[in-house]
Amino acid sequence: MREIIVKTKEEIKTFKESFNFKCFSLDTETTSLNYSNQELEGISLCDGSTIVYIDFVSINDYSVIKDCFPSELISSKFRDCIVICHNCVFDFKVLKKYGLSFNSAEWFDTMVAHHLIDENSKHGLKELANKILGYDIVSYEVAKKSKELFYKYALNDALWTWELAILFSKELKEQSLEMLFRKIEMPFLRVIIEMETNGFLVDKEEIVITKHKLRDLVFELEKQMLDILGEKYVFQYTLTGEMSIKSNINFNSTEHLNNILFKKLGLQPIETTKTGKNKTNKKTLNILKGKHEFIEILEQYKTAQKLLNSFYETLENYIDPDTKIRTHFNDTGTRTGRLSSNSPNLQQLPKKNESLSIDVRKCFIASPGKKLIVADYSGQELRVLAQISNDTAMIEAFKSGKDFHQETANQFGVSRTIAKSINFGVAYGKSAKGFSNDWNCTEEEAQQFLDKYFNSFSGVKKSIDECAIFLRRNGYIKSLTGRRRRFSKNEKGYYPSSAYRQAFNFLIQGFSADMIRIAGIKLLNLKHRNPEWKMNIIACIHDEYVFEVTEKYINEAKTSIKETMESVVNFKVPIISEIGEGYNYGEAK
DNA sequence: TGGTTCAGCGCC
DNA sequence: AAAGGGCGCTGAACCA
Repeated sequence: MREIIVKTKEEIKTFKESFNFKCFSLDTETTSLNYSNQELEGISLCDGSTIVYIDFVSINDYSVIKDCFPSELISSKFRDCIVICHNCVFDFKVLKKYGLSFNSAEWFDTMVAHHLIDENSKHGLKELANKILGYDIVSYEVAKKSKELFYKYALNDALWTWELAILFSKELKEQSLEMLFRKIEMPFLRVIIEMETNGFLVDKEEIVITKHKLRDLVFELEKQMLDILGEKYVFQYTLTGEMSIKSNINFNSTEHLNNILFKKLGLQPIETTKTGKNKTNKKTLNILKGKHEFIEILEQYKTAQKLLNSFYETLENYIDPDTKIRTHFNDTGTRTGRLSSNSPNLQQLPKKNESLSIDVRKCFIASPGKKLIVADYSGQELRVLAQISNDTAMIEAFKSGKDFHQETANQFGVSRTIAKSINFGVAYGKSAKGFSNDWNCTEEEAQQFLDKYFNSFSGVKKSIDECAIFLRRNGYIKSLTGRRRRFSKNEKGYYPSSAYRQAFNFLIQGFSADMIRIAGIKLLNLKHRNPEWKMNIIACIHDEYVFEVTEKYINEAKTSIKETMESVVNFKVPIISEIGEGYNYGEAK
């Protein structure tokens, strides 16, 4: 393999003459992993016979980036070219900052490919190069110590990506994953880039005000608890001038809570953890409530502390200079094919807390002149369950357009809440024992109810059984889009019961995840067809998208978004998208 | 000091 | 024997 290091503008011309841009791998080196302040250091490329590293630190002129590629490739005329990256989202986000995109090319992401091929292991380039290609790995920190080492490191990234692509391309075909990869996964990466570069505007002032309100509340509740327990404490001032309490008790410690609840207050333990200690969780406190005035204050304290520590104290650290939060959406983060989100995790923002009247979602707002639109699939997973099990009764229930949980409730003569819990429970593989705990009845009674349920929804029962048979025969299960989930036998040679639950749930969750991907691809097209809307896709929360659109076009956009989302699949059950609007996320939901 | 595990809890 | 799927983040406790 020929190796070329490009350090001058002239050398760019030279390498281009002999490089094959029809199909090549690409990797970028940057100064930082953080989108807002990262700068490009270099680009490595590999076409199978040559590896090139273009050192922009040496060239010291970013205006020549476009000269590194044939103009047809970046001007969207060159339609039969393949660009391979390990984590396209990262590299293309960086290049986008320098005005470079490969929108006309076909993308091949080796990280995403590996996730489809082996969802149970890690997908880092270094891990794969070592495990699959057998290369020795040098860490980034070590490579950074000398220029020569760093060049080698950068060249290797492009080489390994190239070699992995050759292997994975074959593997995707063999496992019938190619359509899913090319028609859903690769186009969807553009949606992730759209969301991650747009970011979500936040109301800094709202965050700060509520943060102080919560700090005061936590302080007050802590004082009350110490008073009730008769514990000594003193006041302290932090460096920022906030008052705090110093005592021998830490109410965040499960050990301390164990001592207080079950020794000092003499309350009866409810459950134990797997390491044998008494649980001090929400469920326990709920059962103990009423036995002692301390419990209710502790519950409030836990709620306030959680909001404070997990959200209000940390959200500020993620705010970019333009007052936007840019979450990472991880396409390869789950075994089921769902997206995950981190830094911060937008998929776990608390709903409004009525008793404290605190709404984290209120801090996430629309850009000036725009309004947020939130669109979610109504009962997505249950509709998918009805479809994949082809259950006549369930399909009819959805077709009627009535409230599905209420219909179930009427049919079995139970409350809506109970009906809802069984509908979801079944999709998760919950057992009679599990239901009996929830409903406060015997296991036999729960079993009788389950039998009745499966008698009515016999298609569901049948598909659960078929799923188990398929798993036992093949060691994996595959969804309607061809996505697979593989399972391992335990040391005794059979699949644990959890595998059967996970397998069946995967059929629902995995398909739903691809359904939201297809919707995203179509929604991005909708955006491009209507530039005057200035529509941005901002976030994806499992069965929901968040957008911002110029106010004037809100109604038009809402109608189109709803239509787009409802037409992604052709199912026997209707697919319904519910749309809301507002100036902040709490209001729009 | 920095890493891991555990318990707990937020969301879909 | 356990007994509902999927995540990420927090602080405490523990360990080297």
